[in-house]
Amino acid sequence: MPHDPDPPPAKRFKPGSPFFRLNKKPGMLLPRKGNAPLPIDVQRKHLPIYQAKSQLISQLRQLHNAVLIGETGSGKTTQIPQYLYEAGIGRQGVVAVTQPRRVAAISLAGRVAEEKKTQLGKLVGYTVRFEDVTSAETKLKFMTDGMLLREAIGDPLLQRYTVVILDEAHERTVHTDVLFGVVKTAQRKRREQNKFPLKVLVMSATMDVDLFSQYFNKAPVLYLEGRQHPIQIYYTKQQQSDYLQAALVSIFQIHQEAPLSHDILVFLTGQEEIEALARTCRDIAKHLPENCGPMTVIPLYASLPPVQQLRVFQPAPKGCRKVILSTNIAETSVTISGIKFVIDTGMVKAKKYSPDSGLEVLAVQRVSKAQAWQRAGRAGREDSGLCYRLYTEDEFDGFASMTVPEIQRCNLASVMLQLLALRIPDVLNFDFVSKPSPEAICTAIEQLDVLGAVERKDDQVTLTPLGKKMASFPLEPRFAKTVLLSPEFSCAEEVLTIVSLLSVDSVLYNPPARREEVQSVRRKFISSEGDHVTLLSIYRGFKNVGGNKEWCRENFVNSRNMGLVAEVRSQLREICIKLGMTLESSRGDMANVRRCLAHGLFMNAAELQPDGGYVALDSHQPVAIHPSSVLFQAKPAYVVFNELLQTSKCYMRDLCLVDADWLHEAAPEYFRRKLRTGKS
DNA sequence: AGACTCGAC
Repeated sequence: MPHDPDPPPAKRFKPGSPFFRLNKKPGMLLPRKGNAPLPIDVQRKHLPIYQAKSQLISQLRQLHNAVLIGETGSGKTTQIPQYLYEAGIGRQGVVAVTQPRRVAAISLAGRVAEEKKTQLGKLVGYTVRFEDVTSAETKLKFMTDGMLLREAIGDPLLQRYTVVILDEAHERTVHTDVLFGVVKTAQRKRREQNKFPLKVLVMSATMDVDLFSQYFNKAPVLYLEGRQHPIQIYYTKQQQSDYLQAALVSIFQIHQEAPLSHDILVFLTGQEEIEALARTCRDIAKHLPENCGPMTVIPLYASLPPVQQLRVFQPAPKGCRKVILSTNIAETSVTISGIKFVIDTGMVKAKKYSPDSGLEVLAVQRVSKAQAWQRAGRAGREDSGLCYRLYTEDEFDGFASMTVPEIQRCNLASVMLQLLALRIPDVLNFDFVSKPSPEAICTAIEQLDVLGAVERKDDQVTLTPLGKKMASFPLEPRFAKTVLLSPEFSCAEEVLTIVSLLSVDSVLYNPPARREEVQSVRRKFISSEGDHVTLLSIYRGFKNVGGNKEWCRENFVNSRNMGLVAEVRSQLREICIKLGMTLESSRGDMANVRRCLAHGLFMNAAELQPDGGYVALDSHQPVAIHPSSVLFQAKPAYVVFNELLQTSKCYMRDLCLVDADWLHEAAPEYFRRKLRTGKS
């Protein structure tokens, strides 16, 4: 370790308030590793929630709405659906339990089926995209919140359900937030129409549930004790100007002082930063004194191939410390056992949205208090833990208490299309838990208007026949429109592939350390017509070898995401067929494909300027070609792009070369208007 | 001249 003139931040930490107090009761602990596992019905009785079972049941029997706070490990999600069923509450229909993530819905259903000693898909089942493991017998149904939202389009009153449990509500995903309004409306309408009442339970892991309670007419709040171990929090005594340096010093401070079996989890902001810090850590670890012990450094972020992601679960060899450098993926999506230390930089990379420019900005920002607690909690899952916060307690006091709900940070075009498809009469005044700004709502409606999805009659907004078709696709409105236009250009098959490729995470794997290798391998797919055509030829290559994994590795293609593309494509294709569309291939005529993209994505067009830069035709702001684009070094006169992302500059991502004429023929009125405002 | 937080239908 290099000589450090200043005392390391870890030495400058002072103790803060403990997180949760340990509240052990005799006989209340789950078996630990090494103990013989208890029978599953005995395990159920050992959960903290079991003590409250009869009280809970009598409460839930009476209430139409309740908010449940359950700390981590309280067992609320697995037990409450079973308690309801066992008490005969809601048996006339189905109890739905929604989750923000697919894996959670699937694994929870598996766990509950096991506890009920039934086969998955009978009494207990799950529904997520591409997978429906339910039957006529299913009474307890775990599902993604997005899935319930889709179902609501066909059945706004949610008539199959007697109870809807909105779990992980504190995460405030767009889907959960929209569902709040959907279940509230369904509840009211069912009451008005004298239908079977709908019970709604909101479950949260954090205490800030006033908002939820208020939203449901001051619904009672029930508390459940959890089984979180105590976590000691330390703050820095002084502000840190360089959180990466502070993290580095803290890692090695802990490494020198703590037993090697204690793993460290560090929260950072992104891939590049993580890879760089990993390199630095490995370099330093090589030159440590012998009494220090070895260290294995494992990066963790979403775009890492699955094999490498799995490395975080492997225990380090005995006598070696495991240090995990992670994005916020480890806050909720990936749970790693055995973490003793959390180092929280207090920073996160997150999207912001400015409604007037319609621009999504990806920026490194401060976390919220709730997020900081969530991070700290990752240290106390099996045993007591420690969390080093690389900021002062005063700084922490200045953090926002909750993360701004996603619905206030994103483009609302999809949400508005969905609400309109749900036949909500007045979308402009929809009863959101947290209202997005009126500007954001108006911008979204205008975008839908320009796409021809809505019509306005004296303050009322309704879907056009085209809009209704668009809503039937699980796609952003502009992609849905592009698919619907594709038969006119005889290239539906190609457009389906392209849209599928764009609607999943990137299929391209770009390990920074092997950049030149990646570039040379990728050369054979690259098209001067842009990224869409390039992606199309990669997909063809993948199909030609039958999805061969070896081929994927050689070509730096993410095979998991590629597999997903194929699934999305066949789902979209089925919807097209149901709508009676003619699906043709353009047989290599890429001009038609690009023309179709121009017609669907005309709102995302940019024009080359005499100075060599670009200007977005919609907002008239200067934009640049993202370095990841195959057109990065080219200077096409006109392009359409997938999205704008502001990082160090305002970048266009995923570009397609187009003719100016195509844009004008796509939306003559729109461009006449844009050119006028552009000149003035 | 230079880059990609996390999810989901």
